[in-house]
Amino acid sequence: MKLDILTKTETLDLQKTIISKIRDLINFKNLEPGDKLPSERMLSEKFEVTRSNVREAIQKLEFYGLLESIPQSGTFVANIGVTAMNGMIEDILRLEEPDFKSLVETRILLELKTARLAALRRTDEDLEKMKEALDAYTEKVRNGEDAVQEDLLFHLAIAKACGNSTMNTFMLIITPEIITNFEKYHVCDGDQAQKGIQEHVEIYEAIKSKQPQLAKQKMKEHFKMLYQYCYNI
Amino acid sequence: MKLDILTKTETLDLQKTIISKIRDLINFKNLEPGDKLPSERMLSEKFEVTRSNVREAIQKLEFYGLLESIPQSGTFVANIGVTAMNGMIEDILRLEEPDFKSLVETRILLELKTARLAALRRTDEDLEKMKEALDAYTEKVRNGEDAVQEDLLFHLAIAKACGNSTMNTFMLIITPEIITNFEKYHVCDGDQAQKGIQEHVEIYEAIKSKQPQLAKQKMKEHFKMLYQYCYNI
DNA sequence: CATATAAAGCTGGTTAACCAATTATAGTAG
DNA sequence: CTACTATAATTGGTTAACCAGCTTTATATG
Repeated sequence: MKLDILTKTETLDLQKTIISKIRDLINFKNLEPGDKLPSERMLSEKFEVTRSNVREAIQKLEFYGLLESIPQSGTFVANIGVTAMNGMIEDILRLEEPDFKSLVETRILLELKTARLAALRRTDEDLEKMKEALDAYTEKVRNGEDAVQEDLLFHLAIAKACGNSTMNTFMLIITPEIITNFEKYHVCDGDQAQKGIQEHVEIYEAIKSKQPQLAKQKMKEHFKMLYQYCYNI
Repeated sequence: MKLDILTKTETLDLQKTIISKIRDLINFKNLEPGDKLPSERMLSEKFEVTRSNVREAIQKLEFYGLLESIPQSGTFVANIGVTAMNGMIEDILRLEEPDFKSLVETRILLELKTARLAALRRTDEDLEKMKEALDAYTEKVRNGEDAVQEDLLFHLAIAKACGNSTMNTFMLIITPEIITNFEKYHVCDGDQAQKGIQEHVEIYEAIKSKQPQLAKQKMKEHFKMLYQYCYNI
């Protein structure tokens, strides 16, 4: 995916315009699954934009499974009907930049699940990685240093141990944005860190002893402050 | 973002090689947050690959918040320490293609939550969109036609109504892959469709009457078959 | 007229040249 | 020696030319 999401608003608006024009073209010409779109060159001329712009828009629609480009041949409508095509494009166009509340809400949802699954499926190797991350975190905090990185790495170690590659990917996606917002809103002040150690240890122990419900419960407690903070913005 | 995920394995392997070389370079040169990386041209020469390849790798690391490119200036290490840098790059390199089981497991997790949240937060406009999707689905099924698209659009309408842009995005990301796998494994045969209507109606009614627990419960029942199917592959 | 064949033109993908803005360097005046 | 300016080199980003392969068309041949 190129969740190629990180372009400037200008570029992004242009891309949305192109995507909607492609949608209109598909509707107007009654293109069905398997039909070929006009070439990138023709589209760029018709829409009066550069071929690069057209390519980016097509690649985004390809990412969401709506189009398929075949080298030296053309770009084709994917095996998905006009109804779903219109519905999904509308959704894609309306996708907002994630707000902090959405990010945290989703993170909590994911982490309660990954903690539970990790307690069920963790390997000894997973456990070792978690222990390393936990020790690194503990040491930093005890030295009074900033430990946001180590905190995050412990949670990512859990995500890796949960044995679900999709959830692992999603955790990786939201992590940098979470960090950015944490720094912006000054979440996690120094006092919290000491309490954080104990909570991390409890989560670790629950996963180590393979107690899924306990792991979930401890993770829930760990997020208690964050949860409240997030809902009071 | 580019969860630019849809490249061939060859290209992807090359990208992973480049990413690991960038990591090695950061470690070897002890680059810290804010430090500048060598220029794209130098890296492409050093790694003996094209500049395009280097750019793609950098863009991926930028997507995960590890690097930051500034036009006419250079590419910089993000405000994230060497520990987190190494940990996250390792995770990124080991990211697997999602298996069907992971996809379904994640979808169920997301949809139980979005149904509950939609019951809490839906607007009248959201409800209207859901009704339209539901009616379209019902009609297709009653005519004995394939209704996979309409099914999917109903679920996406719920995701949109849940008021969480991150979950909405994640649903859009996994949907095309879910469809592909459904077609591959021939999930959802004709008989299921009739039962599906009733289940969809019950979910809709629960969200309409703003009963979050009921909505979640009905969604759970709706996924019962899929859940079992997925765990018996 | 049918069919095989070759050639011309498109296709998405890739590469190399170009651009504007920034940064480093050299020079000069004070 | 310092401070400021002008110039040259370097940067990521963009554009246009190029490429290999597929599709269609024209042509020749039976």
